[in-house]
Amino acid sequence: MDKYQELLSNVIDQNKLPTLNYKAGDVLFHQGIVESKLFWIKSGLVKLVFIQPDGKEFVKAFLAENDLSGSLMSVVFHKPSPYACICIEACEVIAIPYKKIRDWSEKNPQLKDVELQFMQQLTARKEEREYQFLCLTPQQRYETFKVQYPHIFKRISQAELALFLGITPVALCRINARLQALVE
Amino acid sequence: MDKYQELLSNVIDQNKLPTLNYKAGDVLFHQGIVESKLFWIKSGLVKLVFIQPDGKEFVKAFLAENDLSGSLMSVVFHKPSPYACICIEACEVIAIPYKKIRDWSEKNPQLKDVELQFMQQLTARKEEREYQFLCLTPQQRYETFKVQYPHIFKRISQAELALFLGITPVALCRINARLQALVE
DNA sequence: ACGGTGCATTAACTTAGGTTAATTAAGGAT
DNA sequence: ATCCTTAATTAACCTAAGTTAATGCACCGT
Repeated sequence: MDKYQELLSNVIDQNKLPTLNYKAGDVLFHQGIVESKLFWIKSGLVKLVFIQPDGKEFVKAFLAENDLSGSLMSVVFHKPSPYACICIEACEVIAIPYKKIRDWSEKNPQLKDVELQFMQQLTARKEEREYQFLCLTPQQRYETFKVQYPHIFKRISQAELALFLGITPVALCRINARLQALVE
Repeated sequence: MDKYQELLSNVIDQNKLPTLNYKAGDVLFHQGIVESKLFWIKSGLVKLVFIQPDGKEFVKAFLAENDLSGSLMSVVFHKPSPYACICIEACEVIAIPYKKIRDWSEKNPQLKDVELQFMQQLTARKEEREYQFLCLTPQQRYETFKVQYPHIFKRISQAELALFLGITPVALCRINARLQALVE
């Protein structure tokens, strides 16, 4: 359990926050709504999705056990979240108002470093994704994902993965076929 | 002048940091090297670039007056920077060791909030870029850039912009031709 | 005026992803 | 066992980007 998880545990204990249960398909928070709570995933798997006016869906991220879900835009800047958070599997989740974390952080100034550190890690992950979109082909992104996140790879549909990689499910299927052809 | 710029000004005064002069083509920091200084651009324009082993170049960002350049990976995690910083125009720059900022922040705990805030803004910009790569076509990204950053658009070559958008200069030229055809 | 140099443009051809729709495969429910 | 649903695959066709190379254009220096 790292420093940030410790901080969250304290906030949860202090405020007696309950564990919530969701089932696959449930929505943790909606797109277009200001949601200033953070969601600590205790178990299960969720996706963050952009849904376009024309119905097209894009997957921003997959989050699983011990990940922290939420919308930076909402939580920090009080703007509507540009994406929704939807359960792929049944989930146990603890909802934490961001204000509680800020309050706790005021009373324990040394924890501001932990908050900063958390934000830095988040930024590092975004840097990686930015790099992949800019410099790698969809096929390379696919192969990288498979080796980097095998535990998530096993739990999502090919279609969901395609929408995360920025291509259509049909295109991902063709990539698979190409890779298969190389083996033979 | 916002809070973060104030913080930086204090660090600069305290340490009597000089203004450095670079000309177009000069390198502020190299790819593959640990560079734990931040570079405050007083005037001019720089680009952050990934250069691949095969010689292909990709532009991660353009930074201009009052922007802060540097590599998160290097500055925070002491890893080699995955990208270089190269001047597009002659620049006046102040180099600030990140350690100085941390020290200053220790002595002025209220400034940790400013640091956190800065990181949040940085993350917000990355979110926007992630969204654009995931959900927009190259043409849409081009049109968005033109209206969102006209002051930078005017100062870069079409080739550099193409490598920022994730396409080749030839492709961007064709997009222009398509847009032009629509007008007529 | 002349000959670079660097960009932007255009063309021809290749490759890969988008779109739509039909087909197959695999589970789940009754 | 049968039906229903969903996901994955395949095909056909269209569109756009990658690649390479030739051409055009404008600015610069001498």
